[in-house]
Amino acid sequence: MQQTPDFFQQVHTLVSCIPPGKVSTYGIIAEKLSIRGAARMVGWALSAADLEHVPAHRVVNRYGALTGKMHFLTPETMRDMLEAEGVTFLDDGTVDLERHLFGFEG
DNA sequence: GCTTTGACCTTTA
DNA sequence: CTAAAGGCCAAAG
Repeated sequence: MQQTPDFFQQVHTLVSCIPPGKVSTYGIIAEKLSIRGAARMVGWALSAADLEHVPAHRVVNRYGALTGKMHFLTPETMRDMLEAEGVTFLDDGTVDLERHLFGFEG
């Protein structure tokens, strides 16, 4: 746990704390950063972050939809990444938050 | 130094 | 109940 004053590093750290096969939401991450309604900056931080240094593919929106899939190499990269991790998807193309929703409990 | 945009969420009408 | 607008904070132009 590093207390980096940089907003990026904070988001990167939390996202990096997400175990494989699990997914988190922007709201939870934002709430963890003491900024409940500022979930936008979380996604913005990930966009500015390097996908190779931060597992941004494990971060989804409140509905489990892959909102940032277009920021990856290809729109299907994010889906492929999560599937490779063992994450299951619903018929709507959203992640099964009921099974893989991670609330940073550990 | 001000304006616009951003991988969203919450609340009010 | 559904729909719409506001808000959050920061970075780039």
